[in-house]
Amino acid sequence: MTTPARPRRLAHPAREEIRLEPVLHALSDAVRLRIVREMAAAETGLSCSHFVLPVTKSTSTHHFRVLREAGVIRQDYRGTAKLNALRRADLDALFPGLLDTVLTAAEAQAARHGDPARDPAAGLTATASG
Amino acid sequence: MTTPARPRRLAHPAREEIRLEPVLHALSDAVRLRIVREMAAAETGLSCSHFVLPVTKSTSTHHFRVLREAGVIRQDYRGTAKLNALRRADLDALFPGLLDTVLTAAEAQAARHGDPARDPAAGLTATASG
DNA sequence: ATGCTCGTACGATACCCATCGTAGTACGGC
DNA sequence: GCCGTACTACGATGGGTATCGTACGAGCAT
Repeated sequence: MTTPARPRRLAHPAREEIRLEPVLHALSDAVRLRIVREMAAAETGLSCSHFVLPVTKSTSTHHFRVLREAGVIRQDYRGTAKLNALRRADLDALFPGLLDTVLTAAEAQAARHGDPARDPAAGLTATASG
Repeated sequence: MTTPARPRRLAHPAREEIRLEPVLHALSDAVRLRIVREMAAAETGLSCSHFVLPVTKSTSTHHFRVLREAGVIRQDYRGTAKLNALRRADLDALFPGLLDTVLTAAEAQAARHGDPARDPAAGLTATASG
């Protein structure tokens, strides 16, 4: 009983508590934008380990937490894994069109500059290799 | 001739050099978002001193520089003053709809939470008082 | 229970950034 | 030339943050 049985439930801001500035800040990081882009493409809950990011696991946890605390994603435990999903309904209700324009802008920029993360299906996901 | 006659011209990123992440980062600060909102409402060049911000002049200079270096605004000297204007055409060309959705989201949030900067025409501008 | 995998927590570090005060430069008016 | 206004540059500072390594907790399979 070193830990008093944590609720194993993560804290999320309610819809009304989501603020624009933290959302924009969360999206202003390249790694997090990459995560969000792939999550939008998947449209289903993805485990953290699904993403192959150029950072360690510790840093990944940090980025996911920033996204969650800003209200961009929702994280739920599913057994040993953790499912991540975009909070599309909440974001669209609060800031109509914002998520879509940012995603479109990100893909347009990736196409222009030939980012490695241009195609979310290649090189970014683990593609069930493990 | 302590200084070798500076060009008195400020460095701006070219349209193709504008990146999404710095733009989002520039917009993720409350003070800068406030500046951008008023600039969008004015649609004409505004001097720095036009804005009444809750920070000192030094900090204002910093914020304007962040906006300029991100490619969000254009700054040109006009005599002793400096005119600031949104780079609407460039932003719309690169990231269609992004600026508008962010501005709309900012105003929606201001209306919801009753921000003091809700009405850009009241309390935010100097209204030619000086 | 043992071990494996997934993810977290904590500490450390280095960097960025928002803020300020002070001093200084550029331009325009007297 | 001199002064005032507008803005900048520089230095300092405190807080945030992106990063890592290591150690640990939770769940699943055997």
